[in-house]
Amino acid sequence: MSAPARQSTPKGTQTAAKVRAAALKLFARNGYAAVSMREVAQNVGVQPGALYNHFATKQDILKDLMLAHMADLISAWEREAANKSSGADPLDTFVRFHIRYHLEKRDEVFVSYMELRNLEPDNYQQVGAERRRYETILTDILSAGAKSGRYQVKDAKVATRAIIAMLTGIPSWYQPGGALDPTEIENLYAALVQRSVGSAANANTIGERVS
Amino acid sequence: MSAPARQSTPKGTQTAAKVRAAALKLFARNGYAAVSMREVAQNVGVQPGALYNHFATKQDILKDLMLAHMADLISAWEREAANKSSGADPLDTFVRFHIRYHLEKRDEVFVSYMELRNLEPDNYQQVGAERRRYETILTDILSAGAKSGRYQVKDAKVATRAIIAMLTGIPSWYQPGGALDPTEIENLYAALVQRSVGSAANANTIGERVS
DNA sequence: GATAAATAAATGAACGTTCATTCATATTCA
DNA sequence: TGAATATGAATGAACGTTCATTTATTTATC
Repeated sequence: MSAPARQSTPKGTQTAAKVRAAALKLFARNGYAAVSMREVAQNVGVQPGALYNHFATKQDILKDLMLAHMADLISAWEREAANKSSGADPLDTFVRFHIRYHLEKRDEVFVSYMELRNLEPDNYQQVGAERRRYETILTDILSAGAKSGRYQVKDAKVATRAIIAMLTGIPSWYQPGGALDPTEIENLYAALVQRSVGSAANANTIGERVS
Repeated sequence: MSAPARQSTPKGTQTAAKVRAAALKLFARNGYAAVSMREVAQNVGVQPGALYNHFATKQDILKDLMLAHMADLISAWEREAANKSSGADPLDTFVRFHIRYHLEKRDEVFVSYMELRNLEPDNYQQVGAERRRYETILTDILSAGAKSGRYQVKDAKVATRAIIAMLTGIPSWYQPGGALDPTEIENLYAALVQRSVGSAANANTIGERVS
């Protein structure tokens, strides 16, 4: 009898995915340098040597995680931007997207900006390029808004860095079940950002719309 | 003839200071976990064993650096606040102080917030307490401003974290000799912060005062 | 002020452990 | 049968730390 279509084993990727998941969790919790391949293997439920059937080196796991994160972040934004009605304020859309994404993928985000220094030069370049690609999204929004007179931004690049730093700091203190839920955080930060770029009317609207 | 006052050897602290300086530089550049005691010793110009005459463990060096940084940061603020005329806007004073200090002591700052995870629990507690003490300074400024109606801040604690994250991100992209000098950065960020808390009039004044 | 005793700091080799990675062999699966 | 994957032991290097010993410096004594 033909095998009962047991889900057709999606590729040899099954164990590699477990390795990624275990490494991500451990790197996020203890830092890349402090995590041993033995620990990763134990979390996967396998002997250390088996890891090398899926990744050539420990560094390759880190590179894989970081590049995958950047690709996912950028494509998630592209979906978000495509689905938004053209009437929505793009800065508001971006801020809320960034916060939501960063609170959903805490480990990926944390590893991706804490472990930059542990990337070998070549991998560092690659990740840095993706990072700049993402930041350019916000810079373009701010530049367009400044040109149209909607925002008062003297230097769109500086404002980009300021806003991204502000938003990216959120996961470092956010606790699920804490005093603020993600939507409240979105509202507070959206108001702060709108005002910071001189869009006061918008800030009030947005700041209140949840009350 | 009496020895020519050869500077009276200021204490046994001389080498310990060199250890601190070397460890700070190396931890900032490569990360605590990636730096070996042998590297530190080599940078001091001494054999590895000699380090243990000054610090009991590698962890003790990190703890020492981080606590010293927090103490220095807080006492620098206290001097700053004491010397300011009472007419100055306290938020503006704080923002400019924070930026200036963080650009001057880049290594200390970088180590102090990147290596938190490498502190053993007891040391982590101590450093965390100092950190909260510093953040409270800004929270108090914002709360007072909100009460007086000068600022529109819905949640002073959230605004504190947002502003500090925004400012603390500066050293990660600032380059001495780059397009912006520290004073220009101060001005741009002071404007962003003032506006973010709804103090628009102030933002304009400050944003322009350098042009 | 010289000399001896006491203290502090540095040496250089070694300790036991852990690290990332390799590899011959076995197992699993298509 | 052949290819992919896992095992488990081994490799050599690097790690933080220790320690008996030597070298410098400070303190006490005359």
